[in-house]
Amino acid sequence: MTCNGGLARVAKKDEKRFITPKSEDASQWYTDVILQAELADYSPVRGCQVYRPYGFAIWEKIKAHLNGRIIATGHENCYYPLFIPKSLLDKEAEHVEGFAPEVAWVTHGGGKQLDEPLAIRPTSEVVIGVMWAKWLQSYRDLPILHNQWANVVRWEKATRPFLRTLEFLWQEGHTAHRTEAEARAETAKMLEQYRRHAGEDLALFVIDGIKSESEKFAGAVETYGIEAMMPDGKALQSGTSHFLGQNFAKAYDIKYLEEDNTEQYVWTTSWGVSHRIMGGMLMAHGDDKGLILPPKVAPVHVVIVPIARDDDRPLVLEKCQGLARRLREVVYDGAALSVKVDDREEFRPGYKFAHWELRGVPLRIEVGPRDIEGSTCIIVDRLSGAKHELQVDYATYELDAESVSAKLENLQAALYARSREEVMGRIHEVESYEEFKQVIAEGRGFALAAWDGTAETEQRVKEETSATTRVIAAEPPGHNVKCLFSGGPARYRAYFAASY
RNA sequence: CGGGCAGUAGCGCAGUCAGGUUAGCGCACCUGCUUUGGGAGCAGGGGGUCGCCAGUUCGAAUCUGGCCUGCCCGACCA
Repeated sequence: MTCNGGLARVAKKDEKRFITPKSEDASQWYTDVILQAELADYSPVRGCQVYRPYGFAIWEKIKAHLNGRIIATGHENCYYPLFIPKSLLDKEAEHVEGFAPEVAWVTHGGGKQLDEPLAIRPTSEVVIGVMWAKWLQSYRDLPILHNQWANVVRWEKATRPFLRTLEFLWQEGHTAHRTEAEARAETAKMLEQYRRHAGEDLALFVIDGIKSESEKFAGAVETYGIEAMMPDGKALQSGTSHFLGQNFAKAYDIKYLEEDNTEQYVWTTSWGVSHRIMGGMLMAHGDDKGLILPPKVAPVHVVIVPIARDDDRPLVLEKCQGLARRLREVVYDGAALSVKVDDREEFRPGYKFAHWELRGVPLRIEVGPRDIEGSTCIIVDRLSGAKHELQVDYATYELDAESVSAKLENLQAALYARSREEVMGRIHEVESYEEFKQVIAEGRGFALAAWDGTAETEQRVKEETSATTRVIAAEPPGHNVKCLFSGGPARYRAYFAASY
């Protein structure tokens, strides 16, 4: 083997160890990063995924933030069962029709065929409604404000980790109210919580609004949603909030006695965010090196990489551990900073840098003999990659802790600002169908278009361009504005996009 | 669910067209030594019922059929 041949081979082998650059192929990048950062893996069953510890840790951080918002808005957590008897599922016609193709059934148990098949919940309106009908008596029992964290199953045809899986983890809120106005207010309130969760916790700028008739939840009167925008120009429905009217109340007999001694049906809502939003967050923020996690949902905030030869090793490790202990006293986002010292002996520093960059850890600190000598360390943020010096007194571990938490806050803010800019830049107000087609075909993102609001137009646009309405803009079109597609009077301005 | 591509060690691949000794290579892994501020080097070593099931054949990773799984595109989809 010649020297040159050897070098060429090294370069080639190294390529294999890196993930596909996001700039080159965002779709392949997504798959690579999820597997290689050990977030998740495929299971023996098609379309199902295993959450590995690091991936699950991210999900648990997301859950903690969203759960906090749900509890703070007055809801109580509980848990309803996985199975729904077929006869109960069948009661709300539109609901069952909407879900029929994707329901998984249990037909056998205890070694025998069951008298009645059990659906594995695709969502829990039914089983929850049945229980409420049993419990609810008086207007004094209202409102009911329940939430559960659960797994659900929908037999999807095409699956991708996090974005669409047969079994997925989510949160589903279900509420019952005395009045229509109160239920509508609840629907709006939770949509707003979702928007803020996406923006403030996940640093994802989303657009929100009401869904078209054809895009709404089966069984709902109205569905509202938040939509994120992915780097390939496809929209990702990241959370939905449904005003269910009295549809489920009537189908499942959810009634109570009013003040005036009359029996009344309740008004219900439901709203959900699934692990899909985690997939969206990963895809939106990452770069060619791997993930970039918003600090608020990063399982590790700071990784400390010791740089040492054999002689220096004990001293350097001791100083790293001391620094880690000090940093763990720093409060960030209401809790102790999560700090990891990568003291593995078998890897060199460069390998560790790449390892933690792939995993999206927001801050890295490097400590070597030179730093200890000079009472300093190197601190690097994952977004800019810029190296800065931070003063440390290695006798007392005195340091400017504020500047560390400030770096995390800045990173969180910078990610959101970047997301906002990215999404805003991908909203194209189009004036003609030609322009509309271009925006969609070129994967440029949302086309905001005047639309007559009919299902026929929507269907035709979908067939011709593959774009669907994502949400309807709050601001209506001006007077005499024509529908881009039919030429008739425009009723709405809608965000259209290809979607996941 | 349709069209295309793929499945050989943990990962990436060669070998398959033209069936024939112990199925190779790189990375990763284990041991030792030397290294350590951007993915270390050398030496030694372990690991594979060639996706699964049938069939053809004296003989199948290789040929035939079926199935499963993944990826891309479409359809479907809260």
